[in-house]
Amino acid sequence: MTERPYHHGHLRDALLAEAERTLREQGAEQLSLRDLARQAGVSHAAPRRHFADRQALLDALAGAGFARLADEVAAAVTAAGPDFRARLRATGVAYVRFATTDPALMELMFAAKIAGGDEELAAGAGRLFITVGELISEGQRTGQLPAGDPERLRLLFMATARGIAGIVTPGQPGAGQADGLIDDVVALFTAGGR
Amino acid sequence: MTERPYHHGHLRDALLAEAERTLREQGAEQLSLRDLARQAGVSHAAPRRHFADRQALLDALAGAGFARLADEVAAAVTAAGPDFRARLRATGVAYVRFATTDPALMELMFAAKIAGGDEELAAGAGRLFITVGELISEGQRTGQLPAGDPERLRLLFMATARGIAGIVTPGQPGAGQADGLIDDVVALFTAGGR
DNA sequence: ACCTGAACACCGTTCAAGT
DNA sequence: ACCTGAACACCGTTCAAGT
Repeated sequence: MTERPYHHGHLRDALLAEAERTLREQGAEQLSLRDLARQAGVSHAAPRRHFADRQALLDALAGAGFARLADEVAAAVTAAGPDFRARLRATGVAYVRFATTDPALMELMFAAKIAGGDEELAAGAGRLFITVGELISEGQRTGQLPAGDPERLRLLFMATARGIAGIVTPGQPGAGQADGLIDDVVALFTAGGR
Repeated sequence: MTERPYHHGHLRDALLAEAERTLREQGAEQLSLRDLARQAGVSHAAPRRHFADRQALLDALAGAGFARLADEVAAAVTAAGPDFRARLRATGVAYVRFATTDPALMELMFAAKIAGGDEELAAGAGRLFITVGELISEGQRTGQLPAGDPERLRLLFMATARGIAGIVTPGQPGAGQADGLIDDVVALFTAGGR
């Protein structure tokens, strides 16, 4: 290996990748800019060029998290096939799986100040909203979800899925039952249709 | 006013009260043991006698929060009168009101490691579980909620209410619609009954 | 344009000592 | 039993200076 060059080259990405790992393994509390800098082999002041402050790094993580969850939901919906209830269930299960794998990131995302904050964060959250929103509209179009304001129904479904995903954190009573609760939610939502 | 005595007398309570206020006004991030000690007029090491570390203080806050939410839910259910749907709605609205008044505390409570952690925390959470659990059982007894495992239905309702309460934080899209979403939840849950 | 090094004002936690 | 004061090992943030 050669000497580390003065310019890191991928510092922003390196910091984000390491931060994501620390967040997953240790939680948000343990996330320190100085520590990330140390692990990237740069001075403690270097991250400042890429993140205005600690909150900016957290917002970037949340934004990337939303984008990833949107992708995973979209993939799960596609993989679930044409049956609407299966597609709705797949969405909920994708939430739960995400929260299981990355509880601290999930918390960060849904506690983040989305409106009027970081641009990347709003964009990531927007992608998730649109992805879920399309599915909700599909259900209403085919009569498998109750009629009414689609935005409101989307909001209700996302809040519910997030609430269920919230119980998978270790130390929460009822973790492990989350997938079953998603089944119940799908039954409740689709029972009101047609 | 006399000289401050060497022994504070109510230090634990004073720290908790001040911490609750700071949590409400500034969020959990801003909560510092040294700052609380300063505001109580004691040395920075004094809180150690009452809270083993910062996390212990946060757990105590979460425990008290759960106890208070349980009280507020119980009061709201009573005030709602005999109609079951009104009682269920009152429970959800109490969640939303609590989250509106104290978003940071709500987050702290539901992110807290309930099992195997602080005793007071588990006790407070337990009170809320029991309070909501009794209402759910009532609804099943009177046929206004779907039959099935009451623990599971309680878990589902609490997760849903928590998810909806989670959107009232400023910066979340859809805050302000929370009470309406509670109405929708009540309709969904009770539609499955009898 | 990107990074360093020193400096400032904080933290949480520990522990011998005081009342 | 409860609190103090000094000490230790950290933070985030700022800024002149270096490459």
